[in-house]
Formats: sequence, C-alpha cells, structure tokens
Amino acid sequence: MDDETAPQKGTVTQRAIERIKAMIGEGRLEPGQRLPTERDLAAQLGMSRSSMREAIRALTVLGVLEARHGSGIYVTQLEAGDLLETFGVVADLSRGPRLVELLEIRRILESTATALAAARITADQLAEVERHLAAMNATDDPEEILAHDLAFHREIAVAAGNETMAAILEGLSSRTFRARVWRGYQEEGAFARTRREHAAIHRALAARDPEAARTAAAAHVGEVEEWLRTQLGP
Amino acid sequence: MDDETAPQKGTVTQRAIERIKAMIGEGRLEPGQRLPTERDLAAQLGMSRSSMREAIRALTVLGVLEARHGSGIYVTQLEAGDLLETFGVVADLSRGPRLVELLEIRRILESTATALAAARITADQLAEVERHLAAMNATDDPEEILAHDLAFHREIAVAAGNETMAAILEGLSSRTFRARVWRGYQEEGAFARTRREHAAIHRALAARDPEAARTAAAAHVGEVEEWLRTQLGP
DNA sequence: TGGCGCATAGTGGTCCGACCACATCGCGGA
DNA sequence: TCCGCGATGTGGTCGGACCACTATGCGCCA
Repeated sequence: MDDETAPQKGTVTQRAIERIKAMIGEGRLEPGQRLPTERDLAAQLGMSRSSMREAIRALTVLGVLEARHGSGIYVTQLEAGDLLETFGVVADLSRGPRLVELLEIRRILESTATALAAARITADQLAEVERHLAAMNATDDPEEILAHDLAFHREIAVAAGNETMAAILEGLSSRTFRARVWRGYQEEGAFARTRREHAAIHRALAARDPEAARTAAAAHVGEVEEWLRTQLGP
Repeated sequence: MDDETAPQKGTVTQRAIERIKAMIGEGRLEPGQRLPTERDLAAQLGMSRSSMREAIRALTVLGVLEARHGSGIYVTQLEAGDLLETFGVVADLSRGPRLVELLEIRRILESTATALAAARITADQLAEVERHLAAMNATDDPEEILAHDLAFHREIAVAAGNETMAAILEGLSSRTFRARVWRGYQEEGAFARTRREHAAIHRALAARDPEAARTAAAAHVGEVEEWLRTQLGP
C-alpha cells in the first residue's frame, strides 16, 4: 500500500533518497526520530538493503540522517549547522577565481552579520568575543591563533541572531579553506594588520555602532580578498 | 604502495570519501576526468565494491562525481552550480523561523548582486532580463510566472559576475521553496505589488544605478520576508 | 570501398546472503 | 539492591552473482 505508483524514474537508490526526503518534508519523520532498520526500510520500499544503504549514506553526508552503529538511524535536528556542513566541501574543492568569489560572499555576509551583532550582542557574548580576541593576541602559535580567529567570528555571527548565516560563514571559514588562503597571507607579515582590524571590529561592537562594525568587517575580509586577487591576477 | 598509512579512523566508506576528495584537492584528479572502475578503485583502496559504491554515491549527491551507467565515473566540472545543488535541500527541509533566516540571507545577497549587476550588466543581458519581465506580465499561469520570475533573478545574479553567488541564490529560490512560500503570499493579491517591484528593479538596472538597484531588490525580498514573519509571529 | 548494424566486452546498477563490530537491554548472581 | 555478562538487534563490511546500459569494433551488405 505504499509503492504502487512506481514511476521508474531514475535509479532505485535515487528514488529511495527522494522518498525519505519527502517523508521528512511532509512531517512524517520528525527531527531526532529513529527510522526503521535498514532491512525494514528496504523491504517497505521494495528494494535491496544495498540500495537502501546507499540512499542512507547519501542522506547522511547531506546532514539529514545520522547512523549510529549498533543503535539505529536517526533524523538529525535538521538545524542549519547539520545541513550546511557540506558547504565546507565547496570551499575545500574551490580554487583560483572561485576562491575570490567565496571571499566576496563572505565579505558581504560577514559585514552584515557584524553590523547586526553590533545592535544585538549581549554582554555575555561580547565578553566571549573579548576572550577570543585576547587569546589570539597572547600567543604565537598559528594553529591557536586560527582557532580563536574562527571562534571570534563565529561568536559574532551567532550574536547576529541568524543561525543559518552563522552556519554558512562557518563553512566559508572551514579549516582547510582558511589554511590554504591564510598561510600565504600571514607569511607576508599581516599579523599586525589582522590584529588592528580585529580590534576595530571589537571596538565597533562594544560601541554598539552597526555602521562602523559593517565597515570594519568588510575591510577585514576585503584585505584578504584583495591580496588573493593580486595573487591570481598577473 | 598506496594504503599503508591506514589510520583506521571512522568507517571504511568514510575513509574512501576522504581519499577521493583528497585526490581531487591535490589535483590528482582533474575536472571532467574519468575515474578507474568501481572494482578497480575498491581494490586500490583495499575495500569491497559495496563500500566503494557508497562512497561514490555520497560524492555523487554532493555534486563532486557523476556516474554514467555503462560508461564510467567522472569528476564533474566542479563549478559552483555542481557543488551547490545540495543547497536546495536546505531550503526544502527548512521551515518556520529558518525560512525567515533564509529569506534574510537572500535579501542580503540578492540586493548586493542586483547592485553589482546595475554596474556591470551588458546590453544583451539586460535585454534578456526584459524578456523575462515581459513574459511574466503577459500570462496568468502561476507556473509560468514562477519560471520567468526565477529566470529574471538568475539573469541578474549572473550579470553580477559572481557565479558562486548566483548558484547560492538559485538554491535559495528552488522550486519547492518558492512554491511553499510564494503560494500563500501571492494568494493575498500581491501580484500587482510584485510587478511594481520587478519594474523598479529593471528601471534601476537600465539606469545603471547600483544604489537604486540595491534598494529595490532589498525591498522586493523584504516584502516577502516581512509577510512570512507575520505569518509565523502570533 | 564505404557505411551500417549487430555481437560483444566492459561499465555502473541491483540484489542476495553471510559475517563482523558495536550498542542496548535484561537476566542472573553476588 | 546493584553489578556484570551474555543474548539480541542494529549498522558496517564483504564477496559474488546477475542485470541494464554503453561503447567499441568487426564483419556484412550496398
């Protein structure tokens, strides 16, 4: 009573992916809910366990499902972070001109997010931002700097109140992406400039000045963007 | 001579995914290139064909690989459109407050893209925009209107010169997403307003006025955003 | 001689059955 | 009462078989 309308479109696995996505879209599967076993699911949709496993794997990498060995398959919370994890793949596999495009997008979103954060950030969140700022200036270990740099911007994005935007920015700042771009940038002695820019962003946040925050954030990303552009240009 | 560093981390399939991604990242696999057969790949990485197939399926849905039945497996062109196709999944599975967040992101990106387009659009591209605008106003079929609406904005995004941004906006305007949101919006007699807003956007493009274009686009998306916000609010 | 069509080999797609690794729960003993 | 260990069920892996489709090239026909 469930598969009679077999449209035969595409591969069996592809159909299974669509079916499961549809079940979630229609609300028949709630976030966090456990699915039937692979064997049962395969039987219900009239296909082999192998094909069903491929479908499940596909939805797993998309951040829609989560498979726990020995326990079962569960729908994720379907939050922005879950679904946009794959965004990092784009950043990782991009190069050349597309890296500049990604930085351009980050500049647009980051400047807006920082402006919003200036208007909405709480005292606690601001304290957290300051903590990462201080930690960043207190060490010379590039790895640690990078980690706090990431956390610094993530805290701001969260304070902007748009989790989806924060997740996208997170993807645009994936470790491998930043490592690839930042390495060359920082080697040119840009540490001092980066610290100055971070300080300017923090100042604007503390002053609750959205326009200053927007400008500072745009300049911060724009610096790297311009540097990368010249690297690729001639 | 190729798998001795087996770190045993995670599942076999997961390792295969990382390996293939790494091969592409390191340039050992070029866009458009054909991969070895599933059987060979599995043998090279010392795993079963089943596990390798899951890895390939995963990379296929991510838009990194493309499998052609009877022919072979190929690396995609790795262009923004290929990799960001999965962005539509986010839009499809989101609901409630996250829909507003997505529209907010679209407003930010779309307004910037429209402003850039105003400065860069060519005569041919502008003519194409006008064609879709006219077609949109010449019919009452909601499906056709939606199609030309999509094409209208896509043409503008392309004219902005950032393919990655165009691909993201494409995902944020996926058919099912717009159908879900637009339906209710248009039922409230918003057709006239939408036409007015589209006309304003076109006017700003024709006048090569980036600021007017930014404002018009932001207002256009913002209208829907506000409507959706009130729908969810009380 | 030239082109067409079919046989064939090779590829991804699907299915099956078996076994392994891990998580969970319940029963029995201390 | 509580702890521990084994039974059970789950996802993870494997190997092989067969199907569906493509591409290639050979041989036949015009």
